[in-house]
Amino acid sequence: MKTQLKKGTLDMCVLAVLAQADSYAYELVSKLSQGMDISEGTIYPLMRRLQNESWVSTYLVESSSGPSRKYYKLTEAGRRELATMRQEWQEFVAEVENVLRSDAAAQTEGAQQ
Amino acid sequence: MKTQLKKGTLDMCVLAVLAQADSYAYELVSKLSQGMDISEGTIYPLMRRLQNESWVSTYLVESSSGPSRKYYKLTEAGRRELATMRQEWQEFVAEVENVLRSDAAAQTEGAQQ
DNA sequence: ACAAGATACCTTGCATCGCAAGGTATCTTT
DNA sequence: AAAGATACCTTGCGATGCAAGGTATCTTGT
Repeated sequence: MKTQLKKGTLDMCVLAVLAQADSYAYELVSKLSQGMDISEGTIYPLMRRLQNESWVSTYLVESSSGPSRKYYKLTEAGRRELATMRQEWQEFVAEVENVLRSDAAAQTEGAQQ
Repeated sequence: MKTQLKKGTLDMCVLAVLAQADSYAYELVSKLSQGMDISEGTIYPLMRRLQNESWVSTYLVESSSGPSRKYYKLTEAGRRELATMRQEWQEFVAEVENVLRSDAAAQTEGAQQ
């Protein structure tokens, strides 16, 4: 998957996943790797950023199948930020689609509906 | 507009605009700045990259209202690349929306359908 | 003629972010 | 005791967008 496209969306994706249920970094990687393809080298600095912005809080939970897990929980500010990001994302996509649509006439040759 | 979100999409946008009609960098900035908000410091290195990839070719045209314009024209390879980028973009957006959709239940409070 | 402003080109340096590669510690299984 | 999975983390690199600054051309006002 194209690396550059992900820039700025992964934090939103992580917040969206956390909006469902608390999780820990290692699990977030496996959850998001089905489709989004995110790696550990990405997630840990990212989680640190989310924490620095106070969008998530953390707590430790001992595991019976390995070392303790650092769980992340969405804060109220994080929930609000997620809503903002969603909006910005939708506006951004709309804008790109708009630019792409202007090309519609020159595109009738491909395998498109 | 969020800088990070644009990463990897501006080249596609430029190619899409050029698929309609040849243009020059300065004009591309003003065309895309309505909505996408792209700056000169971005466009010139970007055009150089597109040219290095042989996705565009150039030709000079004298202007009656200023210095000569360096026009960019989409090549066949550029047209194919644009099609590929479109596909990757659509797949990427679908994937992000998919992650965001999983959050739907936790989102019934906002102004959403 | 000359100053000012628009048009049009370009480069440099910075900040951000995703990622591969590498490292550590814990727990289970063999 | 060794091996593998789980789970944490950091370092350094590459790619990209942008502000800031620079140059040259052409038109317009005075």
